[in-house]
Amino acid sequence: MKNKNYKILLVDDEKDILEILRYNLEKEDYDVYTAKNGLEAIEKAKKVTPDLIIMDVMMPEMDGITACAEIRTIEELKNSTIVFLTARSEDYSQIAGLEAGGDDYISKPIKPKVFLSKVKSYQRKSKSELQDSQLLVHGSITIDPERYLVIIDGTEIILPRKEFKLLQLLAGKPSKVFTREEIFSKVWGNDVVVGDRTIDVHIRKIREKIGINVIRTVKGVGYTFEID
Amino acid sequence: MKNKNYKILLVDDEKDILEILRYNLEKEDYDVYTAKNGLEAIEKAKKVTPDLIIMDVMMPEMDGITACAEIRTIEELKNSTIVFLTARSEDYSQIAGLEAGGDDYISKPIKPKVFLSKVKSYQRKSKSELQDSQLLVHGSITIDPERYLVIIDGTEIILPRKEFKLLQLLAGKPSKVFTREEIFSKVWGNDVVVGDRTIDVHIRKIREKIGINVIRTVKGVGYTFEID
DNA sequence: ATAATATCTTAACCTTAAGTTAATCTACTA
DNA sequence: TAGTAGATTAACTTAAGGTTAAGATATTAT
Repeated sequence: MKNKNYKILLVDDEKDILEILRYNLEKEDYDVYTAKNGLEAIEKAKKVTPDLIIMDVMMPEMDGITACAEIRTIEELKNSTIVFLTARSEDYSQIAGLEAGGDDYISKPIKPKVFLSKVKSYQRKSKSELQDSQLLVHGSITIDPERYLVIIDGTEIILPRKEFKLLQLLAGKPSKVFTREEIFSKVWGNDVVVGDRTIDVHIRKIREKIGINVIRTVKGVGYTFEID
Repeated sequence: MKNKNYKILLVDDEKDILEILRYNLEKEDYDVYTAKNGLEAIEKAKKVTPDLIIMDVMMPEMDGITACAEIRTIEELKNSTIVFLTARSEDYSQIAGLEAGGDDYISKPIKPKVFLSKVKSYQRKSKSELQDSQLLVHGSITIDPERYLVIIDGTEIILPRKEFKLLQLLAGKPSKVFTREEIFSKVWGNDVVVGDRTIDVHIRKIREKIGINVIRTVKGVGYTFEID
């Protein structure tokens, strides 16, 4: 159950490899899909929007690198992790793979334990998006991402994740007006669909908690961080 | 198996050297990545966050020293060890390299045995940095790594290994919020696959044993050590 | 070795904070 | 002054951790 809903697309022309990887992944309850060349991979990727694509470099029809570059142009797949399978020291492929937008590569021969631990680490990595850990100080308000705290005149305020990220986003560029669009994509991510009112509610909670008036509403446009 | 997941990035424009080093390292089960100039090295380093970067000084496109300086500005790579390969008594390079943020240099020609023992020592060093034997005192709680003891108001408490390391990690930087990612990699190491609940259980055991409330949960983010 | 013990991990279930939505209200804007 | 966008509130849903106990693994002692 634990890894259900983490979708993995395996792409390789060798049926044996596909099967052994599938076996190992399904044992860990991952959602596994397969394709046997680059073209099929693109097709399937569009359908299932996998979180992780593990793809051989050398394949008939369309090689992994071309497929990877293609996949990277698809909006819904921007956040997918793409990993290449390469024969040991297939040096050039590795480089080309990373250049085409791959995130890592795994060298054959594949050892199940190592393979699974890598998959696990990709899974965790994608969750913990790169967050800016820059300390922001504006007048009497300090935002400390490392400690996940907002400090106002020495008083430490704890904000929940979304509220914190939202405030951090706005405070990252004071006076810039962030549209709802921008806020959604930066705080919620492109793949999540939530109603418009959700942002308002979060803004309200932030205002309530930090007391001072630092978020200004720009009607019809969005919100902006301003220290009076 | 032993050295799996200690990631080493080799950077050299000579394919032969790359191959011989790779061969030796892979024999010892290290995770080896390669690049053939500074630009490529930066690219790859960003993707795979190697623990150790071994880089030639003289390379086309971008030399090792420039690349090193560049890498040192990247947050995720602050903890990577960077080592230069230099032609014997290429005196100036050595100095420049260390100034640019390199940690050591290895002179060519390379002898496999010497090379491997150096790598091994870098590996130990980076580990021991995290396994600080520094006595930590915060309010009424004292953490004594030397004796593997936690002392609270004079009462000595013995914690098992994982619990101790976890507490030590958090207490090493009070108030900093450690993500699950960080905790896994620092306490369990990247080569182990354990479920998310494992951390919770260890946190619970610690809280239970030390009684006082020093670990705060930051939902959706991680845990932090705080003395009220 | 083998048994005894301690530690670690997992699975299942529980709890609660965080996030979302919907309904209603208010204030701007045209 | 009607229409629209946002504010507010409370109810609802969900995801993230907490808890417990049982089952694996390691470790230590015999």
